[in-house]
Amino acid sequence: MGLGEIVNGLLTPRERMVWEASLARNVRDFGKGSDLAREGDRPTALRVVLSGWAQKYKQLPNGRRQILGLVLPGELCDLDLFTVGRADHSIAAVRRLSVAEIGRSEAQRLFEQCPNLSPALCWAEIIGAAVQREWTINIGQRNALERVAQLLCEIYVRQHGVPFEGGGACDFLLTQGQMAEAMGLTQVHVNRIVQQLRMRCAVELRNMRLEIPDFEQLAALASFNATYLHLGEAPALADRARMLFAVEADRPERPADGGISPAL
Amino acid sequence: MGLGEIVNGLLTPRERMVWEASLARNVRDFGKGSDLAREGDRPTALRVVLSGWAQKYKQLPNGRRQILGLVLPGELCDLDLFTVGRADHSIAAVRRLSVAEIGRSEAQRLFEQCPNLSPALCWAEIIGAAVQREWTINIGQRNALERVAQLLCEIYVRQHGVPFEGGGACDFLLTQGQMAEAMGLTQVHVNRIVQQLRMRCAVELRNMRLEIPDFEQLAALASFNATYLHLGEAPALADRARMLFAVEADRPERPADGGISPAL
DNA sequence: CGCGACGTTGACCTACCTCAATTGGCGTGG
DNA sequence: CCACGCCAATTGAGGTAGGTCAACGTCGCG
Repeated sequence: MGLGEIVNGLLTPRERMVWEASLARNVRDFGKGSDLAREGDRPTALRVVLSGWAQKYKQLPNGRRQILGLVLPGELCDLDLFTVGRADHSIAAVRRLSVAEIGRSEAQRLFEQCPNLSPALCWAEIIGAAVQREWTINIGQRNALERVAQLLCEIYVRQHGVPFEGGGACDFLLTQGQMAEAMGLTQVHVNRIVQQLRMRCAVELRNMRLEIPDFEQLAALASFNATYLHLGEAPALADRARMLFAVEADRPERPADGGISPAL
Repeated sequence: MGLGEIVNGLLTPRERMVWEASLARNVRDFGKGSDLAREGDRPTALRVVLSGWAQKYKQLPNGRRQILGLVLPGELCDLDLFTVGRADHSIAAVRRLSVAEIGRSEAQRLFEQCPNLSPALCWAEIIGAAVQREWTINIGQRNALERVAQLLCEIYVRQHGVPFEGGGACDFLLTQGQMAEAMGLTQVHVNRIVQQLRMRCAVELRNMRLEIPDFEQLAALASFNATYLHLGEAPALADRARMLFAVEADRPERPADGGISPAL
């Protein structure tokens, strides 16, 4: 299973209903490239991506832009965009995007109704920080081929988890230009790298789809190690997060995994 | 005032006493370069740097290493190193270092005794994430001169805040080699950049001290913008963080700033 | 059919890397 | 007080990964 569905897994069935009902009540759509929030804004809403991808980014005075991270369906667009006084980065739709925007007062109510919600969101933040670290090392220390391969691995795993064997396919909504902005490269150079990966039969990438015939091979090219995504640690992690919160009673009855949409 | 002292400012005087007593009871020293925690470890303690600097880092299979961030005196060494099942990065002493290590059970007790502690630590995490983002953009989009200048600005501001006018001096414990590992550059190249900065009279850097004659000038070279550090937002931010926690009553009586060590 | 967005290509360039040697400061032991 | 060794800073020469610029191709869409 991907990263997105896991937050749900940390809620009791009842909490999950409340949460999902709230999401459904607050849907909002954005066109490609339009901003959900801009650097310097006073943040007002908790946002969850429902479909499409969002990109966190930051602009330098010289016009260059760095994509800081991606928000895939089911994932939270930064808790801090909600917590902080002024947003320190922007967030925009990669392509057509639909999100749930939960205002401050409704969020407050949700937190009270769903004691497991705070820890779950906190978990999401912690994973977000881990991913951010991995991007830093990726850009800082890997060459272009490794960077791109790493990005593809991460995107795949965040959607479907690590494939047991062989490979698989998943959505991939970035243009090569956006990949370049994410990895600190040029569009031109990304293009050449992608071709190289194609020639090596490591990936097929077109029509917003990513196919990975042999995940192990690609992971090896990237020195990809999925542990930073902390897959499967969600329950333990949320338990610990709960320690930070008052929440001690009323733990979820470890909801059966049956309800969660299966991988691939 | 720097980033470090602020956590204290979020606690009531009583909480602060309890917290600082606990820190004082759990001091531990490390020699230059020795690891406080290694990637893959099962984390067991909450760590706060008391004196010296710590570096978060990650090693690639090919031997290259990226410094992901620095922990300055008074700052927390990653809440997630405490929360997560397995650490996804290592942390080591930059030079001689002394930290407080608070075990899980004592931490639990502290959280109960000090309701403002969780939000304060949560605040620290959020700032940490913002800093991580800034490093990503720094490495991804800036050239070597800007990167180094940005690092110097950040280090200064995290210790003393933005100087009102002119400049100032602060500790700077990194070697040029470590600066290189932090910024995704080479030791040799960092050296050349530092010389360039010296020639431009933008900084003086030696003997573990950093002198900035004209902060504005250096900031301009780096396109440095301190807002990502969210200085001065701590109280507001912690208020919001409190919303995530049960804590509603028992807010600190906005402790007077008098108790906090003054800047510079 | 024409336009816009994306991908692709080629020629050339440069910021930064690599390797390797040298210098200087400092602590330690004699 | 000096000699040695270590570590960090410095310098030089030469190499390359990736950037820049400028076309051109291609596909989908109004």
